[in-house]
Amino acid sequence: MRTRFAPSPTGLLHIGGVRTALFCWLYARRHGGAFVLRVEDTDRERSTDEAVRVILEGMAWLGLNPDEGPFYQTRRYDRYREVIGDWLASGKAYHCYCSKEELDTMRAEQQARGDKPRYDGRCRHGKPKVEGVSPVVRFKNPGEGEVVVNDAVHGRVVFQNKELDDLIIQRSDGNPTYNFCVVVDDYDMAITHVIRGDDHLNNTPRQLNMLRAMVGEGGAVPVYAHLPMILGPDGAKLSKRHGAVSVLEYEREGFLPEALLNYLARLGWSHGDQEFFTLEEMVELFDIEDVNTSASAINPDKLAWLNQQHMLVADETRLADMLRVQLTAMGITPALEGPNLVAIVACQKERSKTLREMAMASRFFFEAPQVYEEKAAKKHLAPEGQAALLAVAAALELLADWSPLAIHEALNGLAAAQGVGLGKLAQPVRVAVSGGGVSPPIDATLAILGRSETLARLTRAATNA
RNA sequence: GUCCCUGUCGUCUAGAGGCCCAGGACCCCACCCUUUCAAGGUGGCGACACGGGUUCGAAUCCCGUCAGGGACGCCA
Repeated sequence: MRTRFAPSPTGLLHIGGVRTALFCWLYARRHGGAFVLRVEDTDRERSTDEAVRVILEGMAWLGLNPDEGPFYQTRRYDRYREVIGDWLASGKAYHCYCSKEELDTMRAEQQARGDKPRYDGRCRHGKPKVEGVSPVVRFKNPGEGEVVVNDAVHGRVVFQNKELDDLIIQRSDGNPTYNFCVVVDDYDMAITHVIRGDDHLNNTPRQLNMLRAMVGEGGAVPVYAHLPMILGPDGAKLSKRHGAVSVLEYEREGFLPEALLNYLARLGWSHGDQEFFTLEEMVELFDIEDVNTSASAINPDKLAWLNQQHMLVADETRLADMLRVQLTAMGITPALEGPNLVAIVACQKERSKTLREMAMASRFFFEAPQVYEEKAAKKHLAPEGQAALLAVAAALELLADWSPLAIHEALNGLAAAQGVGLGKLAQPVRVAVSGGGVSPPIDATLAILGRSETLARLTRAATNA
């Protein structure tokens, strides 16, 4: 059992590609097979090193590690030439001397007639060779009969050979083309399951015809599984304008790889009513038979929700490391003797959707507020609030044990003594310490901040009118 | 234009003829909990594209219509 993920490095690896890679990977893991990574870079014009980097880095970040590869098609040209030579010699392929202009007019005429534009095979049927023109090579597609694709997700799909034409397998500059390379590679790499995007369903009959030319009658061909497309949040095809960003952008924004994977798995696949899956569960439960057939739009809110769900159960030390990265990106360098990152994670994870959000909400632990949020200050740092701050500072100064519990009891005691609710004390403190009206529970917040920093911020806010 | 694919709440989906006057999740709203914000809990809003069949019975099967997407390239 062998699957492959075969991206072309002509654009950034985005969610759609990642979902395909995930399903290939899951299927291989589930069945104890191999997952092969192959970079389809035969389009020299548009392939970039940057795109290759994103593919490799992105997959590594997600843990979608290939068992074999990456293989690069541009390094397999000798093999492609060999096959083309064989086919030319055995009459499975032929040279075509038609110029681009000639082909353009042919297509235009066909379209004007309402026909499907397709090469009419004139060079196959005795059109004389043109001197001084370097020819392309075309594959002789069967003219009759039908090609049946038994697709694992779409079921039986039938194409008529007369809808197809003799496709170019080698350009006039000698470079082989995509549909041909795919066939040679899938054959050479002994791929048993071709899992890829829906947009390739139409290519499959051509590839099947060429594959049969390779394996001969009765030879084994892979199982095909065409996944439904992923659309942007607005339902439009994924593109730069419609939600297509590099997968690495999700890392920068502070998403957990397992959350992204969980989200992507649920696009086009489901297991009853279950929404939350660990990686292990996905491997155990995933099956290509359960993949559905219709395209789906990405929903950023649901991704964010799932990310939080995964943060809630993730190892806090690991999250602390990720939080550190986010803080650093914001220009904050957490000191060893400063606020404890694990403690911050513990109280912030249930109030953050991403680690980036967590970092932004935690900035005040590292930097005293420069200004107080206007509305919050007006409400809580009025003379009455400032008096409360002084009282709290006095109580905390004497505290023997600087722990959340001790702080909690001290504040409760003070509130009881003053005959007010805890909120009357907590809110002014929150504003004094964080600069705004929102923070984790005040006891945990102060415990993390430390006594001297807490007292400094309290007195500053109390005296700063 | 031709061929192919697809069509259940706004979105992701469950549903393989009766369990469905359609279930879950995100979003939104309300309430509970509560020191803020959250998290959590409870409840609410909300869909079988349309029209014909088949059947005692259809979201599920068949046909048509409409709508969306894809392919038709010396791109992948």
